[in-house]
Amino acid sequence: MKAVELEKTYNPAAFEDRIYKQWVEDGNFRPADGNGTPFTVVMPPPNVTGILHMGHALNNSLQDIIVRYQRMTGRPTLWVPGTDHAGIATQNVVERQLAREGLRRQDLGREKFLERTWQVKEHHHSIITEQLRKIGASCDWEHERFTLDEGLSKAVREVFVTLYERGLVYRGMYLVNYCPHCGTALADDEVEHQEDAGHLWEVNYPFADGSGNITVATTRPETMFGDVAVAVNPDDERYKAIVGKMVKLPLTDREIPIIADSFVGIEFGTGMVKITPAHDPNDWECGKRHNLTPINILNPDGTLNDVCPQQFRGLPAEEARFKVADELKAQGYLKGVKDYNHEVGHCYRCHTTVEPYMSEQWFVKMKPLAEKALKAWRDGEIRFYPRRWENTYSSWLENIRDWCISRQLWWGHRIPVWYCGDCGEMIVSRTDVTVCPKCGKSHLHQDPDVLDTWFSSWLWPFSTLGWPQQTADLERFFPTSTLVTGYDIIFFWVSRMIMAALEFTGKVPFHDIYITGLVRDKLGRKMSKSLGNGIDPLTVVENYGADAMKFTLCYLAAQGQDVLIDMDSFKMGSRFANKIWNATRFILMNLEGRNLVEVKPENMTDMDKWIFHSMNECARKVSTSLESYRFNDGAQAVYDFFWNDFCDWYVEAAKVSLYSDDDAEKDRIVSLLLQLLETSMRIMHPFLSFLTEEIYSRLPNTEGKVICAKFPGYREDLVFTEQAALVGTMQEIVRGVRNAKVQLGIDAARKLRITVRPESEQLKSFLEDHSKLLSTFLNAESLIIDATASSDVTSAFPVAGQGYESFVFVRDAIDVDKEIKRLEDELVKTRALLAGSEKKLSNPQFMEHAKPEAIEKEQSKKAEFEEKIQKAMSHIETLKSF
RNA sequence: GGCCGUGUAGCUCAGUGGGAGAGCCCCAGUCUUACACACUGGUUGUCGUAGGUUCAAAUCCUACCGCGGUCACCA
Repeated sequence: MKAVELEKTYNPAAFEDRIYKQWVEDGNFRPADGNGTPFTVVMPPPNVTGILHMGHALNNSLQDIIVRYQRMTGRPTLWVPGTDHAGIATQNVVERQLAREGLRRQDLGREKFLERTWQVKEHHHSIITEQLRKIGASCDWEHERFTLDEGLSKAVREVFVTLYERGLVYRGMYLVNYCPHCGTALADDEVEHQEDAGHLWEVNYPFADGSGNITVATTRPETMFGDVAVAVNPDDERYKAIVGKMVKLPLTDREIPIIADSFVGIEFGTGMVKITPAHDPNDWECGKRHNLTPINILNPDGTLNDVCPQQFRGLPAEEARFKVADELKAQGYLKGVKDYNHEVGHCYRCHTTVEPYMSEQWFVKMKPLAEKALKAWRDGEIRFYPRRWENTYSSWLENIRDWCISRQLWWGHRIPVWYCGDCGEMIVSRTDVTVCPKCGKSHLHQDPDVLDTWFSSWLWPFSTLGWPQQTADLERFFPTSTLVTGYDIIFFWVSRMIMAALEFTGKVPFHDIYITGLVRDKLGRKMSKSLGNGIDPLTVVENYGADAMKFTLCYLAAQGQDVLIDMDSFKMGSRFANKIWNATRFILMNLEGRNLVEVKPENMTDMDKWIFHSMNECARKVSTSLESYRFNDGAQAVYDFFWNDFCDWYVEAAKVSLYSDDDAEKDRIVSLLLQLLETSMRIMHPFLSFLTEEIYSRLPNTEGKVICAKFPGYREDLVFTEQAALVGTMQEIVRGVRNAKVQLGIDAARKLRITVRPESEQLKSFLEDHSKLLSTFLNAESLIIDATASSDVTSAFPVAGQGYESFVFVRDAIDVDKEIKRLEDELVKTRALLAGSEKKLSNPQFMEHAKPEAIEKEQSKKAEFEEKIQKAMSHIETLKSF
């Protein structure tokens, strides 16, 4: 056979791009034909606001691993990629760009602004897709979608109109969360509460009849111009008498009533609350209960409007706060002020303080949708990994609130509602409307607002497959199989997808939900731009290769755990990839002049059987790990098998054959090595995709690509438990001798005479069969296997183990005193263990309750300790006689 | 404040009822004709604290402490 050499060093950059291109050209990411149960994953669409970070790399690496694994089991597999238009976020990016040019979006106008936003989208989209290619994502690009593309826009309109028809979408004037910076309403979930340092001002409101005053406490004095009442608790004895009286609102001419409402805490502050329905959610509810008309005091940009006194108009709320306080003080209304920390809502996109703001918005009535989603979960149709996220899911759904879906933005799905300028008719329509169906006139204007981004992404699992049309894809690939995503969007996205799918397709959108951890730095901090602790996935790929990145992330992705990494973490995967490369290189180097032969089980040594057994177990572990989303277990299984078993023992053992003069044996071992290598590549392909593909193409015993190859199933005929145990014992013997030599301070290179005394016939014949191998591993000058060898051989150092004893002839090269000391230390330890064991066995409770196996084990342990003590004592004697 | 998670070797973490593990780090030795991104051997632990259940607890239960997350309208 011709030798096919591998380049001397593992250099992923030399082949990763080429291989990816080839996969795409050959259509390897397309779902296979055939009628196996399809496996489908939809990629959580990254926002087109930026480029992929480490979190995306983790997420997509894990998806890639299960997708490749499932593809190799023969299921038609589809991984749908795509991107999200990310309304607020993308619009913010473009507005920031404009600001640098001294422009506002209004200067461009809606159309020009959108053109520009599309350019930004295209730019980021091309970077993102390039990144996904670089990391090796085996998604089907022919199925790529964008949340704002034509098909998905149709789906959005269909859903909006249908929900409207079902009475689940409504419009109304409500107090919503409003971000003055983004200029739009936000959903409740889009508000992040964080504690801010503020003040609690105590303000005197005089009675209208001049009979003194009351004191209210507030964190926001500037909203007083919107006050419509002052509330006290009806059970508050202090204030019972004044309920119904009028007070004069300072700095204004208005008078407002004192009302009683049980939401007021008697203990807090002064027990009196100013009621400002237009600017506080509690007050809004309170105002409704008491039929009070809200007074809005803010402009949409967060500045005080014309309702307020002249001097405060146009000031931002926060600035006005202190000005109002100053004025109150100047006029003698301010009783006191305290520092006070309290929770304040912030925009999740720009972190500006959110204002409760009264405006007309569109909402989705969520309760009916949530009930279906809860039922599907209770019926076991969906399952979270790890399970605990199900609590998060269910408690959110149980306490769900209506969803504000209109956004005062330009970038997004325009709300499909038109208003007639002549007759005032409102038309909700799946298609564009140009003529009013009521009055026949054409003075129509479409609602200027767009829909919340999540209103398109909640349809992702079915809209990407063609819904609302009943396409072949939808028929075949929906419901999808698994969703892989982060816990930060369980509410935003996961729950809503389940609700939408149930409402519109009657099915759950996916069955398994794997929730990944967050990627953090080694100090446990989130990676962020502001901290500058982020790691760019592309830099990792450049430094270590995509396989090293994927393998490392997988190895660290324990279910339910965050992944803490720094750049050096990826050395782990890199070293492993390098090891695989070099092992392959070694095997390929030994092909020159060899013939491949078929090695039947009867021609296999116990060593051969052991490695096949181990590989078989490895394949099984990978299968069970990946099917239960225990990614780290899978990665560890291939790492341990390939490095510890295959390289460290089997390939080392094979050298005995390779360096012999026996051509038949050489052919045999090379054939086995290639066979093992071929199967290993298939087992490892999901984790190290580029490397295994490259190696697969170089092996003389392969056809086609590993990406399309069959994942090795578990084979009963490769179970060799006895052989595995024998090899295990041999490894122990070897380690024992090596260890003894080091402890005795003997140079590893020094060859010594060694005798091994096996205690069973089976072990004896195994060792005899592998005596040359054992001798090599032991680096022995000579090796004798003798079942009758005795422990009192003068000048031999004994090493005992389960079922055997080794004697190392060390007299010439040891420090006797040091060794005696070591043995005596060991004696102390062993005696302690024996004492523990004896205590257990003499405990009647233990003897009565413990499982028979446990007792048996304890007894054999005790015997072992006793034997060990005997031996140690006799060794000490032996050494003392030297 | 509620709920959830977490606390195991110097670091990052596996392990979840029967003799404490991996990788990195560290120490000693080895450039042994695939790999120094390697090989060989070694050190390191009141398994957060205190109780409890059990013949047996890192593992199950309770409380507490630390850290993290998440939800919550207290002006």
